[in-house]
Amino acid sequence: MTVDAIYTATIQVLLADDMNKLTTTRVAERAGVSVGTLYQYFPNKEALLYAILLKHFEEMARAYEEIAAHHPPAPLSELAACIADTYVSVKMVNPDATEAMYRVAGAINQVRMSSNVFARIGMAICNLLAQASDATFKDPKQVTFTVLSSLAGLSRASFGQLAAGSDALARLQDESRLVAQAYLHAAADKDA
Amino acid sequence: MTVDAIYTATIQVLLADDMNKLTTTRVAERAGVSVGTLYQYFPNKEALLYAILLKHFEEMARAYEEIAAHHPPAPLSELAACIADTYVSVKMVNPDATEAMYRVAGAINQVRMSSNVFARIGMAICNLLAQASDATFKDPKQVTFTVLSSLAGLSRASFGQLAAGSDALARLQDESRLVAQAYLHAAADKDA
DNA sequence: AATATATCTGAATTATCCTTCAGCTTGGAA
DNA sequence: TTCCAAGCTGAAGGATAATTCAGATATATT
Repeated sequence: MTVDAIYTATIQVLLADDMNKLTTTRVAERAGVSVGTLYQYFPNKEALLYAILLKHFEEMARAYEEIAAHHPPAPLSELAACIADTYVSVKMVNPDATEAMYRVAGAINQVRMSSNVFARIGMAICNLLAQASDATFKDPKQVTFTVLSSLAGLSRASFGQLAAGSDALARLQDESRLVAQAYLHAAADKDA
Repeated sequence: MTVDAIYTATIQVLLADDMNKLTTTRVAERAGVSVGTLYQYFPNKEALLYAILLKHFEEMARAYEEIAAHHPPAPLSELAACIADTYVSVKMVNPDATEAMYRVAGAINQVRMSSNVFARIGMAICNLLAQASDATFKDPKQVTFTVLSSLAGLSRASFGQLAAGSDALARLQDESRLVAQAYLHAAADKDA
């Protein structure tokens, strides 16, 4: 419960200013607790940031795994739309959190992100692609990497436009589908 | 000349550690000058980071403007490849610089990036798209936004894999072309 | 050589920040 | 009521960083 308060406080502080203004004291007081409390749940500031990033990626992984586990065989177009929609909808659940993620992302060394979330996401999407009833892929991992990266870029840019009075977010879902479908069709070996 | 040394020093420091370790003193000593000198060229640390980002984006803008100015009418496939290649090649000129950019990007408030580089890049690509001999676009600005964002995402992810022994960078150009061509064809109103 | 101009130096100042820990509060168990 | 455990507090310690400025150095001009 306290931990949750700290999570949301971190996001708010991150949105109010940039990374440089994110101090443990500020987060704590925004969460309505004292610094000491924060340090009872996180050994240091870096750990807090890692935890938040991880939480976010894990939601993404859960979403894809859930869908991959249940999705019946379908035409590639449908799968592509599904991949795009899942990505967008996870990001949309909490736009503030999403934008906050983008602010931390570069500040900490993701290489040291020793966790298998990325692998889980990749695997789930690979599994989804295997359900295509009208196509196969020579190198599914590469294809997965490219779709995901493109969707990520599109999403990041769209959220970045939030402050400016742009309607980029409104078009995000349509454009994501278009990108996913177009690329996947181009990358597939079609049968039928 | 001193300024150049500071630029490259900043990139090196950024690569060695993350944003949190980027201090003006460290940059200065890496550049072989004193902190005081650094402050003669940049009013503060933030200005230094802005300047570096701007420089990078300006190279991108120059590249696209140059191409857009000279490119004759051509089939959409060729233009798409051209758009992708330009993006990738600018990033490849100096991979270190590129990776460094990705580390600063989130840390500073890009909204306050009061400059027209982004507009210049968008306009150049719009002009390129207008050269398509076999297609037109209903909303060229939206299309430009999406291609650019997707390419950015793909590029960012590929450079991120640099540390891991992945060959993502080797495939970056091919995948970028594929994404650009597939999406642009899907988004276009074809004539002929 | 003497003067002027431009550039560089780096210790000192000032301002935060991260982190710790001795003690406080609270709610329930004995 | 008394004691205990779990969680909370926030001032203080220790460290580091951004920025300044009085003076050194170097280059060019007269």
